[in-house]
Amino acid sequence: MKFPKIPEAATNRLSLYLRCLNKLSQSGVQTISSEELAKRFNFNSALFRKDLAYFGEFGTRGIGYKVEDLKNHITNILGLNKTYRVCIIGAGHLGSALASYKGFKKSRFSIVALFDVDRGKIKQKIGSCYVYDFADFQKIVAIKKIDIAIIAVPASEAQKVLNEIAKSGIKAVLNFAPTLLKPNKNIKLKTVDLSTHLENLAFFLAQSKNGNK
Amino acid sequence: MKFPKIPEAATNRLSLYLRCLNKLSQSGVQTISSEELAKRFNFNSALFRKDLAYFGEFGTRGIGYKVEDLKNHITNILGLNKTYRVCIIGAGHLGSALASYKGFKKSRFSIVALFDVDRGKIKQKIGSCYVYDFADFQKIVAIKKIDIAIIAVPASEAQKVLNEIAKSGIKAVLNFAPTLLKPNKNIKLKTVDLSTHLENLAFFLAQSKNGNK
DNA sequence: TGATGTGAAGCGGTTCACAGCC
DNA sequence: GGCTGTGAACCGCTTCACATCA
Repeated sequence: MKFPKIPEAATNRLSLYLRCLNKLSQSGVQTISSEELAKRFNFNSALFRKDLAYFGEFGTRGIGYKVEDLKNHITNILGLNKTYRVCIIGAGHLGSALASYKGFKKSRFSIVALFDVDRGKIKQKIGSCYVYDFADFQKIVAIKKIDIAIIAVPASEAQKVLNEIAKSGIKAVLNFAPTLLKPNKNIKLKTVDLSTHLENLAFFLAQSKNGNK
Repeated sequence: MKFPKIPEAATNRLSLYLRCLNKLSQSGVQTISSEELAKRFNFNSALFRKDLAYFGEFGTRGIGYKVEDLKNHITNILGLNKTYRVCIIGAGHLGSALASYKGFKKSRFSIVALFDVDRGKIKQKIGSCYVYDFADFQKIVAIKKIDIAIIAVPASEAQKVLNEIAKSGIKAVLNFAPTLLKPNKNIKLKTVDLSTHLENLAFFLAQSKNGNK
C-alpha cells in the first residue's frame, strides 16, 4: 500500500464517515451513493470520493458504495481493526474523567493505566483503572505495551511529561495541557486546547455584539 | 471597527500569542519583534503580522511591538476584557471534570451552572457549582445571564440539548458529544471530538507500521 | 538602519465538470 | 442512465519580498 501525503482533514472526515456507516449498517442500509452520504455532512460529494481515492477504489460506478464493505475498508484504513492501549498521565479531574469516559468503552481504545505523582492518588483505582507512580512510567509502559499517551497534567508539567513519553518509545500523544510543546519528529502530537476554543467563542460573541455578522 | 472575514486559524493564533505575551509581560520583557515572537511558535513572522493586520496597526517600524500594549490590544480583540458566564449540560464524568477544572479559574470564563436530568445528581454541588434540573434550563439561563453553553451529554441526547440551547438565545456552544449536530446559523458551534482525535492517532500508528513516514 | 505592513506569488485543499465504467 | 474517479479550475491561507516609515 502506498500513502502519498494525506491531509489530516481527510482522515478526520474518514472517522466521521465511519461513524455514519456504522449507523447505516445497523439500520440495514445496503448501498449508498457519495451524494447521499455527503449530504448528511453538508460536504461536497467529490470531497468524499477524493478522501477515499487516497486509499483505493471502493465504489461501483452507476451504483454507489456497499455500506458493509466500505465500513470495513475505512476501519482498516484508520487502523481500527486492532485495540489500542492507552495511558493517561495526570489523575486530576480531567484525567479521571477520561479514564471513566464511557465513550471509550465501546471503541477500540482501552485505558490501561493512569499516572500521577501525588502519593494520595497513587494506588487508587479510578474507573476500572489503577493509578501508578509516574516515577515508574518507563517500566509500566513496557509491561503494559502502551501505544498512546494522553497528557492531562497542568501546563507547567506538560513538557517534562512529553520528554518522558518520548523516552518510552510511545509514538502518539493527545495533549490537553494548554501550552506549547516542543515538536518531536518521532511523535505524532495532537493538542486539544480548551482555553483557545473558549476564547474563540468569546471572540465570536464580542464580534457579533459589535454589529458584525 | 470593521471586520472583514477573518480565518478562524488566525483568531486561534491570537489566543496563543496572548498567552505568550502574558508570560513575556510577567518576565518584564518590554518589546518584541514579530520575528522573535513567531520563532517561539515556529510560525512565519509575516503570518503574525498579517494576523494582527486584520485588526489594525499595533507595531512600530524599526522597533517591534510593546508587549504590554499588544497584550491589551489582543485581549480586547478577543473580547477577553469581560467575564463570560458558562454553563455545562451533563454532570457526568466529563461535565463534572470541566466544572472543577482549575484552568478556568484564572481565565475569563466562569462556570455558573451545571444541568442534568438525573434526579440523583440534581441539587448536588460539584466543584463550586450547583446542578440544576435540565427541565429548568430556560429559566436558569435567563436568571444567570449565561453566555456560553458546554454540551457534555451522550451523543444520543446532544441534538435535543442543542435545540434547547438555541431556544434560550445562547449564541456560543462548545460540544463534546461525538455526533453531528445540525448547524444553526444563529449559533457559533465548536465541537471537540475526542474519538476522532484518537482515531487520527490510530491512523498515524497504523500508517507508520506499514513502513511509511 | 531595522522592523513593520502589505501586494503578489505560492501552495494545498476543495469544488467543478466530465470521462470512464457498471 | 447513473454514479464513480479524477484532471483542471478555484479559492483561501501562508509565505515571500519589498516599499514604508520610525
